[in-house]
Amino acid sequence: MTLSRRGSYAAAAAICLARAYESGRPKKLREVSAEMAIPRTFASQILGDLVHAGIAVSAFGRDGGHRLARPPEQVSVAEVIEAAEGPLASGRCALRDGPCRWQEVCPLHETMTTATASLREVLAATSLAMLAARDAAIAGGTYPVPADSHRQAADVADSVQVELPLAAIAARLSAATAWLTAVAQACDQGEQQADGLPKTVAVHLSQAVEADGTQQAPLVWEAVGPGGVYPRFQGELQLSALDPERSELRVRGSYRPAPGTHHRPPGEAQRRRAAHAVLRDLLRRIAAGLEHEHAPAAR
Amino acid sequence: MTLSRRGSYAAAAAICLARAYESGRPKKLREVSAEMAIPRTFASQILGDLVHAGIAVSAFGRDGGHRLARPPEQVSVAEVIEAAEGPLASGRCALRDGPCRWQEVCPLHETMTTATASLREVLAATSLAMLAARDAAIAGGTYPVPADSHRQAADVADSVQVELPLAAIAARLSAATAWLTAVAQACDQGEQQADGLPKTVAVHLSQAVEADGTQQAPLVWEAVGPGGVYPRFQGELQLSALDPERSELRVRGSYRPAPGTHHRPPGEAQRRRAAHAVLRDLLRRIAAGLEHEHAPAAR
DNA sequence: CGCGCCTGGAGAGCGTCACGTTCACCCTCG
DNA sequence: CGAGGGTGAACGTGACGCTCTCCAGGCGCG
Ligand code: FES
Ligand code: FES
Repeated sequence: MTLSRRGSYAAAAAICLARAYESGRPKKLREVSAEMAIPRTFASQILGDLVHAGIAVSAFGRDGGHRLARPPEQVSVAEVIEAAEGPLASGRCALRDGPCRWQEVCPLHETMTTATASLREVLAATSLAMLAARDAAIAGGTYPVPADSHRQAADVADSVQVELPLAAIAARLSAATAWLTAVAQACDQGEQQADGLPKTVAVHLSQAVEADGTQQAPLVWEAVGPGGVYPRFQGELQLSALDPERSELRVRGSYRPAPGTHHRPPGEAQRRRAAHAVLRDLLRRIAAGLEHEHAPAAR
Repeated sequence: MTLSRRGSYAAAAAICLARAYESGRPKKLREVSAEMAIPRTFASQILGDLVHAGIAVSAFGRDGGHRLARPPEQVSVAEVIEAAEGPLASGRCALRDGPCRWQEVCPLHETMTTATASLREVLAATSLAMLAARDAAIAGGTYPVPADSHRQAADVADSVQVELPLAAIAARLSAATAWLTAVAQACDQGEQQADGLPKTVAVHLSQAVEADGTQQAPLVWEAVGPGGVYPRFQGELQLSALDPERSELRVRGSYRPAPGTHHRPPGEAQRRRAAHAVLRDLLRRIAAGLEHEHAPAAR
């Protein structure tokens, strides 16, 4: 699920309109374009989409411009994105050609419908007002994550050895987002005995680049919960060969423990120890998973 | 979230391999291509993606072919789709250019991360084994939906008048998936006092086509729950002008009540009555929503 | 032991279409 | 009537879907 340029511009423009809604005056096209870094002529198109969808209204003339048709609390992100990118639930079958007909559904239908519905449920639960509030919080430096990330974050590094040739690991990791997510989620649950907040774990492992024998890829591992974004780890994962049959997996970066486990902010040393423990756990799980998975293939 | 051709082929090929996994023998490229209607040379690329991702293994020679690397129970749909289409969680910022950096997150980040994570959670919860089972059930005619749809479905039609010009309604409906979903969900909750099963509601409203003054669009409204797919309504929504200021909204199609509300399958007359009641509810909610929303804009 | 057949693998190449962008036109009010 | 401002159509580009061609690994047969 990656937003096209059109969709991201629409979101930006909508935020811009939401900010100006209180004033009651329409926002001019060029203002939106300038504030949000959208090409002028393209911005007109984007705002046109919003108008067509009934999200915004436009006016000609000297005091013309665009304005939200409803208060920002009543406009969901899903609406905005759909206005620009077309319906999220396309109604087209994912497996065959043509529309979904329930007389002859494909095996993917149930999963796909649930997946898209669950996607748009999240998007529909966020209003433009929340977005604008977050935007203001970020600008003012009071958004939860960046404020805490300096205070509580701890730089850590750790490594683990894997009894597999480098090529096998690299191949596995290059398309292992699904599996990494599961591993990270397991770590997450192991760590937070104290807080039972429901969280959604997401892992981004970018494409690896090779530098003198060492594969290196940026890794972001984060959890999102009701209280906001809790970034957990950002850094890089390095992979190098020890000998033809063994490799070393090294992780280095910044880790921030989950809030809620300690009532008082722990001391520096304690944080480092906690961060190290979780990171070690993550690495060991990855190594175990790799070796376990390749065992049957190597028989 | 619409699957590209590459992704749908990958899913089809994976199902095909899953079917053949029990036999223990590799499936030849041409067999996969023929059974799943994938162009031969392109199928090679698709299967290559699966091999690279560690989902399948390939063998040369007389008894060569492709085979799943793991039992189908351990392969998730998310893996398959990501193998073909690249990571679902791109790690790129939805609002600006470049990757997501937590030092300076955009206001959309939290929502987007949750949305993509929630999407892939659903996709990761479905295994190839389930897909293959569903495929077999569909082929054998024992898949829940098609089997029941003939027995319990009731053809119904209803209409409602809206105090708005046709153009206004058409414009609103053309990009109203988000809002329609909410309306349908409200109907759903109103109906099922008896069963508290968690369901995900999805509404597909396709593009309207005009035929002598009447806009007409296929409409599918369905709910997905733990027991499988429960299609609820499939038919079409018609929109015609009564006079310049009033329009008629007409729905006609086939409706199937939610299972669980009645312990015994109700009689034909009773089903028709129930279907009619729900449909009327849906139409009235739509009309109310339309008039309410356009009231402030028309002041 | 080596040749030939049967299998998949890799890359270049090409047509198509949607997306991003730009331009010229039209509307409203002072 | 002209300056400000929004609207729609036209255009170029790049990514995707697909095909073609040549290459490489395994197995059996002579
Ligand atoms: S029938 Fe295939 S996705 Fe709906
Ligand atoms: S920072 Fe914008 S989506 Fe992550």
